[in-house]
Amino acid sequence: MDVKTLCLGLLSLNEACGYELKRNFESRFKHFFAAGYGSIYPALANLAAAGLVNCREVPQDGRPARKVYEITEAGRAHFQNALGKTPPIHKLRSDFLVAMYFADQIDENKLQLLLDKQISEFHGATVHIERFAQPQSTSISAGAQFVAGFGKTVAQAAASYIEKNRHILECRPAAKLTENHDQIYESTTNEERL
Amino acid sequence: MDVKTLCLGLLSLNEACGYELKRNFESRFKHFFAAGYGSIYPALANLAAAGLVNCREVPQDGRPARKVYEITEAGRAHFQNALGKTPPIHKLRSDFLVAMYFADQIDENKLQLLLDKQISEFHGATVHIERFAQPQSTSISAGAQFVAGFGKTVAQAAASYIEKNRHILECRPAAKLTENHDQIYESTTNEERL
DNA sequence: TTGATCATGTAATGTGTTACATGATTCA
DNA sequence: TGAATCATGTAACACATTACATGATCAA
Repeated sequence: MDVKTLCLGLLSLNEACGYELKRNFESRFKHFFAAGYGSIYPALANLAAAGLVNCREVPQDGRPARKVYEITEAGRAHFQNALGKTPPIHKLRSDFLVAMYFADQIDENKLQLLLDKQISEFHGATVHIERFAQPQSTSISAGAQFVAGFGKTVAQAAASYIEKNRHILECRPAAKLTENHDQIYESTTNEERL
Repeated sequence: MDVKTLCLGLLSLNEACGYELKRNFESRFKHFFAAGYGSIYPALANLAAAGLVNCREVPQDGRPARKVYEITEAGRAHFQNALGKTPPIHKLRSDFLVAMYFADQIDENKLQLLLDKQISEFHGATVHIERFAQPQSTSISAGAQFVAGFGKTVAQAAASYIEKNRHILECRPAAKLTENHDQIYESTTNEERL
């Protein structure tokens, strides 16, 4: 699934201009699909060229004209087809977990900062999701509700896990950092001890 | 954090050849950092050219010689520096959640298949992590333990969430699919109803 | 007067994915 | 006989990130 397809999906719900789509990515998809102008605008041009959306310009004063994109029937069919075909990849890439894996090579203060920061980011994500998916606000779709709940649940589980288990990393056995090479070498020659 | 840096990190724990690194990515990092040969081999060549690792060839019969890479002191310093600097980005990209967001445009049987598949993938991930991070096996590092626990916790939370909330998506209000265009258009002209 | 919001986009760069290419050995 | 494992890599392609470029309005 690429940005192009997701733009088409958003346009299947409502016509919009690039700027609005960007805001939707930031509010509704922030926790599981990122996209910037650099991929959204080319995607829209591409969709228009393929006849999957129509574009109509709405002049404004003081600003560039809005280019409002509306999905075509071909676009709608294309999107539903793409939804059915795509293998549902769910992929995490986490520099945070990489850093934690190598926690014993990180300075102790730095490590605590990283942990604190990550916890507050998960809390922030929870708050963000709550703000954009309040059930009482303008009748939210079932899909949006499900996805928001998923994001909240996972973020809370993650934050809670870190809070409860950070001690594993923090009480370390006489940490050896860059200064003392000999001991590091000796302690890592062991096979299969990754 | 790129594949190059992570390779360097693995080599900071043990010397290894590209093939072994790939296996490590698949076993230990599978749930939060993917990499294939197409990025690992070039990364190793790059690291060697930069003097961050040394390479020694070990001939074998019947197979190409193993190229065993060993980290240098410069490499070790470089890695610890990278660990300290990198902002700890934790990023999810999920086609599965995209599909769920648009669940009402998916055929009902297909939807259930997707949900079932995703649940079993989370279960599979849990099993996978357990296999590679048994505390009783060869003294696992604190970092590895923490990361494995994180992966397990999150995967279980995710699977459990889907099981408990799939009904939100499945009991749908008289689903309209591609066949009936008029009604779809009428029901989505509403502003802000993403 | 500073920064945020609205609104468009391009260009260079970086990075990863996928498919291809080779080939012996071992296990079922 | 066929598939998996070990072991190396390259090349084409797709894709996204980042920085750049422009510029008016409005609220603090």
